[in-house]
Amino acid sequence: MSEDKYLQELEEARDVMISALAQTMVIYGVTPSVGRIYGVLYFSEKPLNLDDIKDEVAMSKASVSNGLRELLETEMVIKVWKKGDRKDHYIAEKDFMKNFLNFFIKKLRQERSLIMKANEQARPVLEEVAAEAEGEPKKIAERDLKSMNHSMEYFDWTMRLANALESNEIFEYIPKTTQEENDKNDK
Amino acid sequence: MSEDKYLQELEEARDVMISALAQTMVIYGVTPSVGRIYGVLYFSEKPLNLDDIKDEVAMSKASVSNGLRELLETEMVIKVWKKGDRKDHYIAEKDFMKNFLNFFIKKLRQERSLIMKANEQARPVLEEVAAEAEGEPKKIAERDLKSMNHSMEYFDWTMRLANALESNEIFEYIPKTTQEENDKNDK
DNA sequence: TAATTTGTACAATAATTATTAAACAAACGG
DNA sequence: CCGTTTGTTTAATAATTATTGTACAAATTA
Repeated sequence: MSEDKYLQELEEARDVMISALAQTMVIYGVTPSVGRIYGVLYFSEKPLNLDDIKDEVAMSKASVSNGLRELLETEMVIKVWKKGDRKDHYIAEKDFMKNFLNFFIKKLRQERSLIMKANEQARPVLEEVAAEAEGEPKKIAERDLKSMNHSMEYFDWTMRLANALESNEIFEYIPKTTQEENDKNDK
Repeated sequence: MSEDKYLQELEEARDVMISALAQTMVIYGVTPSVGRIYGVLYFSEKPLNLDDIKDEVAMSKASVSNGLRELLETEMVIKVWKKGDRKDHYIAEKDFMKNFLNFFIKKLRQERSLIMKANEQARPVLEEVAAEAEGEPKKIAERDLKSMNHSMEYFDWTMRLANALESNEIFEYIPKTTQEENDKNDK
């Protein structure tokens, strides 16, 4: 079989993998186009500049620029400097584990912060009514305060989870490799 | 202060909390409207039927029906039967921890399944080229196979994480309550 | 069985979100 | 400096996604 035929097959295989990669990112709320940008960078053996990427994903310069910003913000892509070239170059952060943890920790913190802000607004009102009112209003206020306190326990837990993820403590409990894999590698 | 004034204040406080709840669900890819349906059910002291919810969130019957289906699928809402009433009634699953775990485990499995399917398609091609070709194609195929194997380690880890979450094993490592809280409750 | 109630499917519309072309600003090289 | 290259902003357009009204089917009652 000719070398060209092989290269063509490889490209098709890559496209399959890039599409799947993009789709998994869609699960987590990323646009398919942005996912494809990441996919292209993931499989590229060298850093790519904006124009390279634009050609690969067949999108406008502006879209690629936007997509890259999003990927840089979540640290899934890193900007690298290339000697003797004015253009910015980009590489994918290939460590899925790191990407996953980054992404996820961010969401947990964001969630908590949103609820905390709302609670700070609502709590004084509820406490006032619980203290001053009687009958139905008092009952409702007390009920809602209880709900609120209960949900705080949840956020307390997610924050401890986030910290365990961030500090890599999680890997003490759920190791990166299983014992079998260690044995295999030790051989 | 009058009882009505208190009730009005309470309602305003609730709206703040419902909005925040809806917004946090938006973080995880749920529509604000669907989030509000959940919020309304979360703060309702009794099961609500479709028409009740429709009035509360000011949406069409069809939209509420769709939204409820989504919430039922992710098990954030439960359908309950109410004696002497033909209408379906709904209550919110209030255990955030349970909701979080359900949601998250689903995503992890979905992610893995997507990538696995793509890999099953791509792997035979890569292996064939790695075995039969020479030079550049062979190098690329080997490189991609290596990437693929490396990513399998990640999915192996996320599956072990998912299992630890599903079996509640995770709470051995990251307890639901801290020691301080236990002390406080023991008093 | 006919009449009514209830929830859902579907096709049309509205709203949101992504994408683009074009104008612009910043950085550089001559 | 002035012209050129590079990447971003912006306002308009395109594509996607959510929402709705209507029609319908299933279940219920009289």
